[in-house]
Amino acid sequence: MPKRSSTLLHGTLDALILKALSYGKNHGYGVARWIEASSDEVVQVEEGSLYPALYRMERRGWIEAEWGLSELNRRAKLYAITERGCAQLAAETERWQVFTAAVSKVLLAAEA
Amino acid sequence: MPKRSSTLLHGTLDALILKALSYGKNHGYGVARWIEASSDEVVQVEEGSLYPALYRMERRGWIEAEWGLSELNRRAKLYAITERGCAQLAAETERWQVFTAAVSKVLLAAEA
DNA sequence: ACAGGTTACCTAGACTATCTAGGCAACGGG
DNA sequence: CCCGTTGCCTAGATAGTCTAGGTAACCTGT
Repeated sequence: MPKRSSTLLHGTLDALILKALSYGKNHGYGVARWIEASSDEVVQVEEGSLYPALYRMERRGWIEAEWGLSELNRRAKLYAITERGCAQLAAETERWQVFTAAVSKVLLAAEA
Repeated sequence: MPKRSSTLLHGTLDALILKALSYGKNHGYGVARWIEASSDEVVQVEEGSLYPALYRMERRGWIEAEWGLSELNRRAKLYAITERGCAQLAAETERWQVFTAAVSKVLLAAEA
C-alpha cells in the first residue's frame, strides 16, 4: 500500500526535471533537491526513479550530459537542457495543464 | 510515442471512477462515457484499463457489483460505491489537490 | 434478410515508469 | 576515525495502463 503519491508522479517527473534544468545546468542530485525544495517537499524524487529518467531523457535528446564539478567541488555529471528539451517541456506543461484542469473539473464538482 | 496523456492518468483513474459512482449506480460502459463527457473528452477511458480497474477496486472493497439492466434494458454489471470507497475518494481527491498544486507551482513558475 | 453500428463485457500480453534496496566513492566535521 | 552528506548507479519487483483481440445482443437502414 503506497503512502506516497508515487503513482501520481507518473509522467510528471520528466517535466519537472526539464523545468529544473531550464534554470541552468545542474547535476542529478541537485535537480532532485531542487524539485523537492520548490514543491515544498510535496514531490519526493527517489534516486531509483531519477537516474533512469535522466538516461531516458538524454537518449531522447532532451538533455545533454558532461562530467564536471558541483558547487561543492565534487565530481558530478552536469546536465543541460537542449532545444528539443525546451520544446518538450513546453508541450508537456501544456498537456499537464489541460489534463489537470479537466480532472479537477470532474473531481471537484459538487456532489449531486 | 504516446500521443495520449495516458501516463498522466496513472493513479487518477480510480478516483474518477469513484467520483462517477458517487452520483449513483452505474455500469462500466456508462462510467467510461460519463468520465469522458464530463471531462469534455479530455480524459479517454480505454476499456482495457477500465475493467481491470473495476476489478481491482471491487477486490479492495471500494465498490460493489451486481448484475442488472442498463437504462437501455441491456444486461449490465452495475457498480455501487461503498463506504470505504467514499473514504478512498475523499483521500485521493485530497492527495490529488495537494500534488497538483505543488507541481503547478513548480511547472508554471516564471522562467528565471 | 442482413450489414453495420452501438451497447456492454472480458482478457492476455506488452509496455513503461516508478520504487525498493541495495552498492560504490569521496569529502568534511567532530 | 567515524559518520553523515554529497553524488552516482543498477537489478529486479511492482503496478497500472494500453493494444488488440474476443463475445454477444440489440437496433436501424436498406
